[in-house]
Amino acid sequence: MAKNKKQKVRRPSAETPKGFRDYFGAEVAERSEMLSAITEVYHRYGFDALETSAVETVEALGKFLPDVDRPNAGVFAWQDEDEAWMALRYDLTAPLARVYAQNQQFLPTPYRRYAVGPVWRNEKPGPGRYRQFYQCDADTVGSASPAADAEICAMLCDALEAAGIERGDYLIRINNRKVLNGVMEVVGLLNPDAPDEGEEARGVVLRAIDKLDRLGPDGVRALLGEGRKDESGDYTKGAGLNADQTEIVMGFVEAERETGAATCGRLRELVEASPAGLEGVAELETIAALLDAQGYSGRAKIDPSVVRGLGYYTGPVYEAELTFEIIDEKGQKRQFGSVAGGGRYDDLVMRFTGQHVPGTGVSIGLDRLLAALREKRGKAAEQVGPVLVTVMDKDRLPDYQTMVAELRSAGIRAEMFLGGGNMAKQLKYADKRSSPVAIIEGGNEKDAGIVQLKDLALGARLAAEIETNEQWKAQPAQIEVPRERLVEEVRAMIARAG
RNA sequence: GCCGGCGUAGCUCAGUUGGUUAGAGCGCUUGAUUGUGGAUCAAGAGGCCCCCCGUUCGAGCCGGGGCGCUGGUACCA
Repeated sequence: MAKNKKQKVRRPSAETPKGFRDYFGAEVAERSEMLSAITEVYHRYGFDALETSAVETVEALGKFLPDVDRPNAGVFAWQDEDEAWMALRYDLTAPLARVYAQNQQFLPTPYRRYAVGPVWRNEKPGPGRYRQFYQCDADTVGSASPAADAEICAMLCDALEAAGIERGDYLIRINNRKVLNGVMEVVGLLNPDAPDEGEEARGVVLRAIDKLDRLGPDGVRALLGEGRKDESGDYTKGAGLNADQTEIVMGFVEAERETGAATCGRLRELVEASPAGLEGVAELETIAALLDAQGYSGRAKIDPSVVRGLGYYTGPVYEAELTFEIIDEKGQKRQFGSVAGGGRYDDLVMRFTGQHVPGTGVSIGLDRLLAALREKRGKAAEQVGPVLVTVMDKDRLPDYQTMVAELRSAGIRAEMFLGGGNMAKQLKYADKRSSPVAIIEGGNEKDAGIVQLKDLALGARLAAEIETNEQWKAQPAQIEVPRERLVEEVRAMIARAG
């Protein structure tokens, strides 16, 4: 009786793990092209490549210990055999800090390096947000000069243009955390003599400012004061500022003027009471002057609403935003938003060495940038597949493979059919692969010293105009050529199709 | 975390007031065509109807709970 009751095996479901994705041919090529365009710019600016391991010790990554602070928050981590905690890197900056601290004696100071690769974050994925994504970073470690920040901004402009974003389609917005801190002082949220007090409230204020473009001034006001309830019914607690304080912060956020100089002038008024704030304004002026001198003034501007999360930034911060509109899946116009960001962090290496080492750098989110470009220029041109040499006589594989070899050494992408099946099946395969040409050499052709070249691209075009099977069979998209002229004729046919 | 929507074939989805053996399109396999891609036609393979409990003579459908996916929001080094 066990016979007729088929034993059901639970089959594994073939799916990409949640938050991850697979990249197929064209996407892989597209990304690696973009990567090399960007790194070429980084290299030209004098930055050295650095490739570090994907795995770091949790200790080196710092702060985000699993099970301790927040279980399962952020990093993919596991315990090694010796019980040491390991984790996949969540960005490229923390590994840089580790490498710099570790190799300080061998590395030049300032050390300029770029790094590219995937990073992993163990958090809830959203639309367009994955748990593995590619970053492309450049940092200067060991220089406190605003010139280092200005250089990064200029380089970011060049990198975006090399990646295919046209001038005018992006904008670098620059701010300075010192100015923000100056405002905090003025509002009374920061006491320079006790910098640790009120950190939480300042965090709430920073996050509120960061949401200006999405929520608008009124939403930010609500978050600075009592709090805000959004459409989904979720309530976000505010910073609890009073009306006067709120207006001071909003005055800062909206301090942007026609020119950089005017904006700096306005900021100077706002943070007059704070020496740190004034220092920040002076840095912004220096950066603006340096960018101007290099001819970047139209592509970068000072914008007091830039915050860059909270995190470790201590000085200038910058963000690259795309300014063109795209039509999303719902048919609505929207801005694409930020594709890169960075800033100055002065304390990253201190964790390792106890020394104060300033650094500044930028990170480009490659996946977002790729998505933006795809939206902008529409669907990528269809990829052309390899020339297919069909197999007519199973015992003449060497003949077919010789043709393939000839084509390949002439630089033409080609392959012999390796599956099983008749001619119809082989041509279907060629069709699916977008092969431009199929080559047929049966016994008759062999004896006559010729081969058939089938122009698949032309045939596909003709198919659109054809009604009946007879017409289809009669279509002229196939020619006979002498065997010894194979390479030339295939090349010519591909050229006609393109 | 919080709020909402949805779970039926590989994919996109139908499925009547609860009623026999659960359907379609696409995709896949085979054939009409033993040497020619499209279109057409025919046949075939492929289902824990998310899971558990309950109601019922009877549940894909009704009730409760769970899980998963998804949209928004929060967090994001």
